[in-house]
Amino acid sequence: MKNNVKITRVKMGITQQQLSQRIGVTRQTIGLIEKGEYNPSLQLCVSIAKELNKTLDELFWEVE
Amino acid sequence: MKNNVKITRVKMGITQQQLSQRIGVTRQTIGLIEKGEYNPSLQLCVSIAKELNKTLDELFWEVE
DNA sequence: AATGAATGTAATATATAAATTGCATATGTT
DNA sequence: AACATATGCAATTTATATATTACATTCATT
Repeated sequence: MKNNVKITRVKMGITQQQLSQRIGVTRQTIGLIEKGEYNPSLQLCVSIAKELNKTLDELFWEVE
Repeated sequence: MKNNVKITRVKMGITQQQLSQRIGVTRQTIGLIEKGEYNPSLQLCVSIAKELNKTLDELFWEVE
């Protein structure tokens, strides 16, 4: 599940730690999602998108 | 997790059974997702969207 | 060189998505 | 009325997302 989470988060200037805390998951979960070897739940995807000011499509739709 | 799956599927004229078979999940899983009391995985959301010729945002982003 | 912050990663435990089976109901068709 | 199709729903099982804990590595800073 490749996605644009990492590039978006870095551009925003926040750490995995900060993003995970704002969303309410662990840093490891964010790390695994960014790595792309993960199949997160829809709710989590929505939480990430809102925190990064993006939509689902921008982060997760037909990436690469 | 309210969404537009049911209305889109019905408009398309296919049954839960047909959609589930094309995607490779059970009819019950589709039923629960349509009901909105479910938190499906990203992969499954993508599969549904492609089968219904929609994007993630159209089916799952800020519905209602 | 030493320290701390950010990240990668791995093992195990827990929560929950999804499968499986089964039955009920509603609706249409013969 | 009998039958078939589509859907709702509930109980149990299985697979996997996520938490927890822990340690290693990289890089910037002092």
